[in-house]
Amino acid sequence: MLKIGEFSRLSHLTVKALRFYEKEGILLPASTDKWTGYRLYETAQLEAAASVKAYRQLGLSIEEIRAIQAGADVRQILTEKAKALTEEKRVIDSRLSIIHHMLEDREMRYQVTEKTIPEMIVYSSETVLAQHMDIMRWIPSIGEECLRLNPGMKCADPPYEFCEFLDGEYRETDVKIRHSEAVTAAGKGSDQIRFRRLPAVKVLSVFHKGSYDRIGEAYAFLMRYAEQNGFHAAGPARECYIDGIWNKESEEDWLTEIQLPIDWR
Amino acid sequence: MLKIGEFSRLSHLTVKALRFYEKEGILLPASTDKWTGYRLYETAQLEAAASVKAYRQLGLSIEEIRAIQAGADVRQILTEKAKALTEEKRVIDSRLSIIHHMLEDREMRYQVTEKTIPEMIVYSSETVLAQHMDIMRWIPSIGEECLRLNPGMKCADPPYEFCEFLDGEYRETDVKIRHSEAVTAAGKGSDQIRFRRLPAVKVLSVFHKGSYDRIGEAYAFLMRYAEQNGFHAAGPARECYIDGIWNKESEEDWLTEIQLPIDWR
DNA sequence: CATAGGGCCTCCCCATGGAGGAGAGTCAAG
DNA sequence: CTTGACTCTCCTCCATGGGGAGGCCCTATG
Repeated sequence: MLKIGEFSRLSHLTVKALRFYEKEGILLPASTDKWTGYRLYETAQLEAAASVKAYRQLGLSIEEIRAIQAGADVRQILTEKAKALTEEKRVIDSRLSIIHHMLEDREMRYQVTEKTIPEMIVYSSETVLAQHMDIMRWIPSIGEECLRLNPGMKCADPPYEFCEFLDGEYRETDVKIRHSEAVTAAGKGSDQIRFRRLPAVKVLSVFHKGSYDRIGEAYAFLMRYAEQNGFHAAGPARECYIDGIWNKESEEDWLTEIQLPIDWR
Repeated sequence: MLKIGEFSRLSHLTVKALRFYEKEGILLPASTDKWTGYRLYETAQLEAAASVKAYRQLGLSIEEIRAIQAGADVRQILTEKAKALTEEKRVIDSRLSIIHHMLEDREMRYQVTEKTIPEMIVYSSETVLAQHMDIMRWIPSIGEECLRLNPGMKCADPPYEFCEFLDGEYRETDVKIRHSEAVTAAGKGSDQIRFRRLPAVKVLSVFHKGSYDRIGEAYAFLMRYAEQNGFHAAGPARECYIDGIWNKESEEDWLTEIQLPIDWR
């Protein structure tokens, strides 16, 4: 009979771990001295200890080891574990890719995050603007028209409103543009305005701070980021207006989010 | 000014997370209502929130994000993180390899664990035995001789004693064998017996239960395991005797550990 | 025989990054 | 005024032990 310290040295498990494994019921001492409370192990238990240790080294949880000892299908548990490990690895690869991308970027002005935009109902309208700068005059006019068509219409909370640029390429003039705004329920459309259900989508997002004249850099960054890290665009980017001329005096305080829909998986 | 729920929906961070980030000092609300205690955020803080979110998605700890905000070198932290992730990936690959190896094995009789055997002093002696079975007569005789040469010599605690089979191949007769036993201090050697310092070594270990006639299977398993999972043997395997004829009546209770030294890294 | 030191016992706190919930105050709409 | 939706703080929980306090047990040594 071995005291816990001796068994610890033979099994290469710490005393703390041995006591913990007893509490969890996956490695019980052969006996316990009723007077002193000392745990007593036998050399034959080294095999069981090695088994527990082997499973722990594979990353199995105490719960899983307990299940195996209770007669669960080892193969199935190992197969599931392999699947989980493969998924973990995929996450790590993705993070490594992103970190390397960030390290290559000199200024690190932009930070990309991944979000899920839930399903929603929007009204949309398209037009061609002579100049990019005309957006901020055009948007309010659509809102007014929509409200005239649908009195009592309510915008979603939180508000969500964005523009997509439908030209394949970037252009300064004659910009084809679509504006959408989320609402609580569908309403009546018109020549100009169409209601539709926008499905949930996963997006990559960056925030652009400052006036719009350098927003092209944010787009360029986001596109390069997606390409280099294995994301695949699932539609045109959305430009969401958060702070702007309507609530901030200084152009420096303007804040715009660019969301690039990516494949749901 | 936005209440926490509104900011939560805009930033895609949970209310719980926002409160937690305030407590940790990495994302403070713009102000707090002194009367009600309500946290109040501004839209401009969405950028900071996105930054925190981006770093969390990369797996940076709160501590690391705090360091970055305090002006630490982002590049250095990201580089370290990349190193840590690469290491994690290496571990996962190793585990996956082992799991696949286990799934291929039909019976799963053996479990391999990895241990580190510390540096120690042993006395060793070599011989050629006519039959494998003679081991258990030979070993005690060396022990006696060594004790005669070095009265007062003490074996290490925990005891550690093993045989290595020095023939390149497996053989039944004329077995070249080396026996070693750990002691507390070097002593006087002889023609037969030599003291030496055994360096620390990492080993793969399996336990074999039962009589010695099927121990070859354990060796075969261990060797195949090492080969298939990318370990490289760093010396002959060690056969450690734990339970045997000297303390267990029944052959079924005999317990032997086989340790295969592997490259330290 | 007395004491010292090492081993062992139980019990409690700690880490990560929030999630979940209790109990109570706040706010806006009907 | 009531109701329901938010918000506040404070507590516990997850997994796997590590670290340490306070106290008992055993053995060796002076």
